[in-house]
Amino acid sequence: MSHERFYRIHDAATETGLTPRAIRYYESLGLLRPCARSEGDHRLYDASDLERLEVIRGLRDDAGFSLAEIGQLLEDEAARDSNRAAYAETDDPDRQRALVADSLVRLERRISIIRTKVSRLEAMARSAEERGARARARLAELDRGTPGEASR
Amino acid sequence: MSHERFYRIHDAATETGLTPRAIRYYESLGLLRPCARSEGDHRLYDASDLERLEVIRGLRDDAGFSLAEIGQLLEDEAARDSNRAAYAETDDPDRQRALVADSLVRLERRISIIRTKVSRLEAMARSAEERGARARARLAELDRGTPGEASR
DNA sequence: GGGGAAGTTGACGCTCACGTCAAGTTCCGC
DNA sequence: GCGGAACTTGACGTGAGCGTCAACTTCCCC
Repeated sequence: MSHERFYRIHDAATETGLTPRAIRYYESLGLLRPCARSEGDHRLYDASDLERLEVIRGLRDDAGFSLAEIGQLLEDEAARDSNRAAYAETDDPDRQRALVADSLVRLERRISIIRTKVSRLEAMARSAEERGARARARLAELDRGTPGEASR
Repeated sequence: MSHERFYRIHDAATETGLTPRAIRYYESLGLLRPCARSEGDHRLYDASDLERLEVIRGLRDDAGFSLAEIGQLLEDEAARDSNRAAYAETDDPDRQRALVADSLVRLERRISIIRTKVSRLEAMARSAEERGARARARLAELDRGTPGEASR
């Protein structure tokens, strides 16, 4: 654990499929902590920073969220973490209930957004796959020499 | 069938959740046909135009495709349609095979892109749902008065 | 310890996806 | 047939998400 591998910005960028410029930009938007800095103020990233960068990239590329929305999502995560911490430090059941309920609301908002996207994408994928299956069947027919002129 | 309902651009916009400006912009990019025009050159849209606009909106919002990518997807659809037409008008099996194979390639490219997004979004959704389930369980415990301090 | 590669903070530039104004034309209800 | 709302094209403006250049500093290998 003592040998915490550090990455400079260029390495962190190639490692995550981003660019140094993008990483600095994300930092300027508050998506990343100022992480660590070298003696001469060079940015240094560790494994968990890289994970965070990959999460950001996934949310951007796969889910298509804007950086502002990603900021919200990451804030929600942080809020839930702090809720967990606060939960552990109180014995008041009402306070605990409120904390858990807050986390739950944040999660469910997130889930419904993602589920909407998933179901619509699923529909697109399935319709494309159906047509693909038909095309493959047609090809097989042609390979067997079956005319198949019957349909339409 | 004779009473083809027509929409002016503002109605088409509100109907599809877009704006008149966006629709004109999409037209300028070639995502829509010049549809129909009134006597005095006002744009007129029918039901199928609205469908197409909704498809564009879905690809933009749900799949997060750029308008250029959407143009590619729609072009692919058009190409597959024209392949089907050409397929019906030739008897040369080699030509038919080539046409179907081209359609299949376009479809599979599309499918793999969508499937990638779906699987990553699925992972995000599932992880959020797991945490949501834990939060709900915690709430239930609190409601029953069970301390639950055992974990961690 | 010297030099070239890589990093730093600005600042400006650029593309995408529209928003917004301007000046003129058309539609349509009374 | 007239007046106001809606439409037309054209031009410029805008915010997001970076790319890129400039001027300077730091890292690191030989």
